[in-house]
Amino acid sequence: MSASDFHSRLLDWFDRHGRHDLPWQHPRTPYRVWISEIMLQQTQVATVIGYFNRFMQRFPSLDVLAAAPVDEVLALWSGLGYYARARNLHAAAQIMAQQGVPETRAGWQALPSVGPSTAAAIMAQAFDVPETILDGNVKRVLARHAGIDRPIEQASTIQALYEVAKLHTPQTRVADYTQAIMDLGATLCTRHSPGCSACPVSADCVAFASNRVESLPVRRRRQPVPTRRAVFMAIEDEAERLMLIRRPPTGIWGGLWCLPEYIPADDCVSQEHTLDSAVSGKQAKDNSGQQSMLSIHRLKQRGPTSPLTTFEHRFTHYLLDARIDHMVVSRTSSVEDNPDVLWLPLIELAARAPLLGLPKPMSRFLSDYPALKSSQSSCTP
DNA sequence: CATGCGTGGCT
DNA sequence: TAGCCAAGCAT
Repeated sequence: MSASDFHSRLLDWFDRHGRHDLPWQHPRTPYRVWISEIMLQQTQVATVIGYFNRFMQRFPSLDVLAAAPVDEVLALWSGLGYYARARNLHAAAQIMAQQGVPETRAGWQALPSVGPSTAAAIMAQAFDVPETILDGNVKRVLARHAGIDRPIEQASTIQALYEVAKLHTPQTRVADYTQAIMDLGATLCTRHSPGCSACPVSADCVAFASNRVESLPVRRRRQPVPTRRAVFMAIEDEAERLMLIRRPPTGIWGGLWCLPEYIPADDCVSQEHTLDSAVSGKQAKDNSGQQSMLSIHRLKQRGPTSPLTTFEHRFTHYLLDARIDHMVVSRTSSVEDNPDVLWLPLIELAARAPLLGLPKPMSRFLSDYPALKSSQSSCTP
């Protein structure tokens, strides 16, 4: 059994057992492959499918996407995470609408949020040219098959895996081969309980022969995640409108609508007590969101607030332990007519929330808010 | 080279 | 359940 028929066995398996009904495969155009690859970064297929179909319904072509407001893109991305992808996707659409769609790997990689892996995947999938991908699936498959047991995060390990991946990449049927090796990783060569008995390349798999399938690939241990605490304010005016602010374009939940975060104005604010490390320990920047927070501080000093609810939210890199306080105010000029401030009438909440770019905890809160408010008022003497 | 960046599903 | 993981990229 030679290394050269790795791709033949894989393609035979793909024809019979691979996934041939993913929405971005029909039709497999550069635009659709590009959108799918961006959505699939660090995100599983099952999660992406619904987002992809809704996205295509609203933005069926590059020109439609390029002409749309970025807020609509963020609204359709809500809940998918890594929101810089959505803003970069929109920016890249506008670049391509002007300059045309790239037809080389380097051309794709010049676009924002398109890195080496995504550029190679687009070239292979959409253009069927020999480019070698090395995503999480391929790393796992090849680390096992080649018996590579150094930590998979190391640059030297990734280089070794890339060399192996390049040797296996065929000159024909590259699109199918690329889908095949990802399908093998996603459906058979899984992290837990892999289906080696059905695997087309188990015969020369080093990990299988040495009984190390479950222990490969090797990863470095992660540091335990820290906890951060934050206080958000549910601020309502006398006309029953709820205040939302647009977060700054960088940092956590960048560009999304969010309840204003209460940040104590004194200078002993630790990072542990803010949502976004980019804000902590610094003076409020000259940005509307921060300006509103300063106003909120004054409002909070004046007006009575009451705790409304708490929530926990687990990110990859920290645990957010948050409280939401409630406050009713008279509208002040300092928060009027600001494009990054939105006063959302509660009567329109259900209709308009789906049209806003909202992070998951805020989306959940807006759904719960009417019930939370009524239960709070019924408990207040 | 390390860190920041979301969320859901798995064991 | 508390971590671990999933079609990475930007800085």
